[in-house]
Order: sequence, then C-alpha cells, then structure tokens
Amino acid sequence: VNERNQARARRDSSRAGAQSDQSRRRPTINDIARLAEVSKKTVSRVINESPFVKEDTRQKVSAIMRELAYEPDPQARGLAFRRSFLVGFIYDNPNPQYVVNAQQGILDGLKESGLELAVRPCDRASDTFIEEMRGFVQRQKLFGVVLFPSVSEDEQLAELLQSLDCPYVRVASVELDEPESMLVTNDAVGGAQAAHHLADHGHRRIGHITGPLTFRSTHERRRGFADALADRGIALDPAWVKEGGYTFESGMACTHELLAQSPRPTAIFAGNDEMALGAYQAARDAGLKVPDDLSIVGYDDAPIAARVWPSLTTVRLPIRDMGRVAARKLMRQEGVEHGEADEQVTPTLVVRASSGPAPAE
Amino acid sequence: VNERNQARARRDSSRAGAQSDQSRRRPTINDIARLAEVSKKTVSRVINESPFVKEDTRQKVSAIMRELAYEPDPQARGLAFRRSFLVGFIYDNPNPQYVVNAQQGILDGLKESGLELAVRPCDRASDTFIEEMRGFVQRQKLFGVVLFPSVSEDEQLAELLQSLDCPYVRVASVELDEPESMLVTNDAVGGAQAAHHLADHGHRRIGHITGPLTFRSTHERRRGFADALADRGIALDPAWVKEGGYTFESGMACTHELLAQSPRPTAIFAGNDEMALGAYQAARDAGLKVPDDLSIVGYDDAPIAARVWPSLTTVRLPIRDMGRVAARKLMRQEGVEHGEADEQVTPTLVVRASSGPAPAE
DNA sequence: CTGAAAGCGCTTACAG
DNA sequence: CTGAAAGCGCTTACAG
Repeated sequence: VNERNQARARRDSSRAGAQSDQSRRRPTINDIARLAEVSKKTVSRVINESPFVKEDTRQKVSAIMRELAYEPDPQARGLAFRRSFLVGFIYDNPNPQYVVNAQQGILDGLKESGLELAVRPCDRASDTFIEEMRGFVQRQKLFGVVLFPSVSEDEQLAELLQSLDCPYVRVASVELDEPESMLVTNDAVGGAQAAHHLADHGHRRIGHITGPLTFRSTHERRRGFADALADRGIALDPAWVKEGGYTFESGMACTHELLAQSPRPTAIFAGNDEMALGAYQAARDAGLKVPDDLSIVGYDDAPIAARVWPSLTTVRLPIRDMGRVAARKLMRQEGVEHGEADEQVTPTLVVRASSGPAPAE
Repeated sequence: VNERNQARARRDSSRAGAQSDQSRRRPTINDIARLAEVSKKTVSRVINESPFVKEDTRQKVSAIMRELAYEPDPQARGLAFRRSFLVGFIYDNPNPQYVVNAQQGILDGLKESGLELAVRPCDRASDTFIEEMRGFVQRQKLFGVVLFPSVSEDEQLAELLQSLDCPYVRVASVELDEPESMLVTNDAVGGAQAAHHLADHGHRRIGHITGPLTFRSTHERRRGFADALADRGIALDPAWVKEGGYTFESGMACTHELLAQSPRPTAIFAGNDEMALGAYQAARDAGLKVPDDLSIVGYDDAPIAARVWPSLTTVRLPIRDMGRVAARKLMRQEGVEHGEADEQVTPTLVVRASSGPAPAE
C-alpha cells in the first residue's frame, strides 16, 4: 500500500463537503478537441503556435481554451517533448543578497512563460559536484540553466551542459563562451568609475583590496581600476594592492596592512561591500575617521551599504536586472521569447558618505 | 516548425563528435524489466517500495537498477500519479537573508528525496494573489508547499491549498492549523530572553519597537517580552512601545520618539535587527553612545548583526533549521520520510557588544 | 491545412 | 506475489 495515497485519502475523507471530482477536474486537450470539433493534434498545433493552422480554426480553438481556462499540462508536454519546463538556477555565491536578487531577476524574466525555476546551491570544491549536476540536469530534463558567478566560470560544468545538450546562460565578467550564452557584467567599467571618483577628489595614494584571485571579476575590477587611475596619471602601487576573500574579516585584515605602511593610503577601493565594512572596522581600530582621514569605496551596493554609518559609497551591480536579462537570453536561445535585442547591464557608482576629498598633506 | 527544436538541432549538428543517441539514452523501466526478466509492473513495485514483492525478485531488480544507474523519470511518474515531485516555496518576506536561509534549509530537508524546489515570491496585497497561487499549484500539481511568514499567516491561501488538496507546512509563531502542518517558532521565548538579559543588567526603563501589528510574530515577541519583564517586577509602559515596520527607517523614527521622552529609556528591544540598526542611527543623532548610554537588542541575528559596530546583541532565529524541519514535516505528512519524531526550533540569545549595564542614575 | 496511430515512461485498476 | 491491458495528457512521425 502506498503511504502517500493513504495520506491523501485521509485528507479526502476529512473533506466531506468538497466538490465532486467531476467538477474540479481540469480540462484536457481532449475536452478542447471535442468541443472545438477538431482533432487533438490540431489543438496541439494551436498550443505550440504552429503556422499550419487555418486562422478560423485557430480562433475557434483559442476561444474554447480561453473559455475553459485551459492550460496544457507541463508534465505531459514535457514527457512527450522529452524535456521539462524547469529552468535550473545553480549558484554558489556566498552572499545571500546576491542570490535572492539574481533569483528574483530570473523569475522576472520567466514571468508568464510557463517556465518554473528550480533552485540548486552547489559546491564546486566537492568531489561529487559534476556528478550531482549531471543528475540534476538529466533527471529533470531541464529546459535550461542560468549560472551566476563563481560557478558560471566553471569550464567543467559548461562542458557537461554542452555534452548533455542543456542550454545555458552564464553571467560573468568576461566573455567565456559564445555570446548567445553569455551575459557580461562589465566589471572593468565599475572599477574605472571608482578610480575616477577617487582621483577627482584629489586622492593620489590609493589602496585596493581585491576579491579572491580565483574570481574573474577580481581581475576585471582591478584592471579597470588601475587603467583608469593611470589615465589620471596615478600609478597603482603593487604594495597597495592586497588580496582579500570577499569577507568582512579579510577586508579588515587587508586594511590593517595597508594602514601600517608609511605614507599610508588616503583612500581604499574594496572589491565588495563586505570587505569595505571590514575596512571601516580597521580604520576605527587605527583611530582614523571615515571619510575625513580615509575614503572608502565598495562594490555591489548591498542593502547594508545604505544602512551603515557613514553610509558607503559603492559601485552598484544591477544583479536583479542581470537575472532578468539572463533568463530572457536563455528563452531567446530556445525560441520562446521573441522580444527586443540583447540588453546590456552596466554598473553605476552610488556616491554616499564614506568618500570625500583627500586630506591636506 | 518549432523554433525550440530548430535551436536544439543547431546545437546537435554543431557537436559532431558527440556520442551516439543510443549510448547516451538513459535506461527506462522497460530496460530494467527486460534485463531482470520481470514485468515493468514489478519494477514499478520495487521503485515504490511495495511490500508485495518477493525478496529474491526485489534484490535482482535492485541490482540491475543500480548497475545501470537507473533513475525513474519524475515527469512520467508524475503524469501517472497525477502529481509532481515539485515542492513549492512561496515567500513574501522582504528580508533576503531570511529567504535564502529558509530556502537553504528546505533544500537540506529535501536532499536525496528526489523532490525539487520551485520558488515563488508573491504579494498578498495583489488582487490576483489567490488566482496566481491557484494557477501555480494546479498547473504544476505540486507535491506540497512550504510557507514562511508572513504569507504563512494567510488563511485564504491555506483554505485554497486545502480545497486543492495540496499538502503544506506553515511556519509561524502561533499554532494556526493542525499540528502536522505547522511549525511553531516560539517567538514569545525569544522575547523573554531579551527581557531577562536586559533586566539582569539592571535596566528598568525599557522601550520596545514592535514589528507591524499585522504580523503574528509581533504580538508573540511583545507578549513574551512583557511577561518576562513582569516576572522581574518591571512594567512595560505602553508609552514606551512603538510600532515599527521592520525597516531601518522605522527603527530610527521610533527610537527618536522614545529618546524624546523624559526620563528616556536606557534600553531598547527592537523587533528585528534592521530596526535595531535604525536605533543605532537615532542614538548617534541624539549624541548617545551604545551601549554606555543606551543598550540595544535586536531579533533575527542577521549576518549584519556581527558586522556593525558595536556588534549587535540579538535573538537568533534558526531560520535554516526551520526550513529543514518544515520540509521534513511535509515529507512525513506524505509518507516519504520515515525519520524521527518532530523536531522543535527555539530562538537563542546571542550576546554581543550593543548591550551592557544600565547607566547609573 | 488536418487527423489517426503510436509513443513518451511511468502507474492504476483488474486478474490470477 | 506477479503480469497484461489501459491510461495519465501531451507530441512526433506519417499520411492525406
């Protein structure tokens, strides 16, 4: 005896007043075909927007579908298509804000499409990573997959998806793949904006705390930052570049090192907001006031950036937009989205209270 | 012509070196039946752990399933069962940290079960809320649904799910429903812990910023807080209770009001961490030092609580655990989880630097 | 432009 | 304890 059905039966029997099964049954393709006096194959053609249906017929069938509020069963369609209507969101970003925003954006893009989003955190360091992903994709016959950093940079995973014939879109800071399956985040532009902002405020001794060197974004942000400083005739001293780990603690430690030097930097550009907050802490420990003694600029514009004191100047990554555009790209690849051409996403500087003029010498 | 298949065909033709379709085809129930020399019905019985299979037969079939790494197709199973293996996570909590943790916990609970998680943000205030939820549940024939506050408190939604015969578990601060579909968060206990902590530090004039009165947790936290203060002989003056909105700004505004009174409170218990940070800001505006002049206690233990200065004393809500336990309860309802009895979740106080002894008079 | 037949990979009655 | 038949709600060839 199947326990699941026992449970269900219990519920059934406890709802004596429920409607009859007949009236609650949802309409199927057969109901539509019968009422429209066509074959179910023709109904199927209407569902799938086949051009080989006479306009009259299409109208008639559509009207009845609307009347009965008919929605094709994704499970049955999927079984026949040998493919599901599930989009996978595979992520490994440690920042919850990042994940929720990306997820929200993907859902924005998927809205009204009939596609659902199945979420899947992962650990690239795990021995079973690739096998787990293979299982997920194969078992669910995923419609496609959206990948955000850092798992979007995993070539092994990309190859797996190709071999499984599973469409994907990768969000990353460099063009790792064919353009149709990439969404590039232009991190060098964000780095440049931070550089111009600080240079324009008269800073000359500027430190940089990078993200982990295993992230492509780390190199892009640094490159954009260094190049833009060079444009203003300022060299980014390698001794003033420290590798952090995108964590509060690493931001604090790197800032301690930077402030121990003499002369010390008057401004620090942190690779993300989390590390920028660590820099706040280190500045306090060193008896320095932000921004009077030390200007700090972050990256991401996490919600916390506006809530700390002083509020944080930072480069805003439009993560939710990135999710929406990535989902749309995936849909366009598969021909279910006939919208406008590809959109771009670009970071923008948000100036708040943690950055100001360089202190007088 | 179906565009999706065009896209797929393009990909196919571009991968000339791919394995033959034959070798890549996943095994089906028919393959297993043929190799095990039984009917597919018997294989089905093994898959569904039916007791009506001879041990010998079961062993033989299991061995072949393992050998071919056979996994039953959830789509086909779902179609036959008239039910999917998708669990819905419906949420409307504005706090991303909360959402990610809950989601992570639900996934912990679902691990290895073959159930996938489909996420669905919602807006209870929308006119189409109930119809959207009906569409989601019916179209996907959801296995079940997990609800977190505040949407878990929506009786209309609960009734809808019942009428749709869709199992659910509601996480909430009070027992709104039958125990098997409830996970109670014991918010009154958390409120009491905050009260005892402040009372033990000698505070007598204590303010409280509540969450929105439309949240059940608001009343529970307040009740637990007030009762525990009463135990210590301290009355919670209604004039020192302000209704906030779980936002930074509301925490700031309420604290301004509290500090304008004379005498002013020496401690404030905020209904969540976000509002506690608003209280920090208001204290700074008023020239008060935390915790020397004013002790502040929050609720949630969001990651930011450990990252601000001074670090925030707060009541930790084990959100991830709540997600895991909720998922398990759902599975147990449906008989797919045969684990231990129901677990409880309880809040715990995390003492940090924002609370200390009451200032001398 | 339209349809009858067969099939996607499973399960539910119904027999035995 | 086991199986042959029919069906879940759709789509893919194949005809016409």
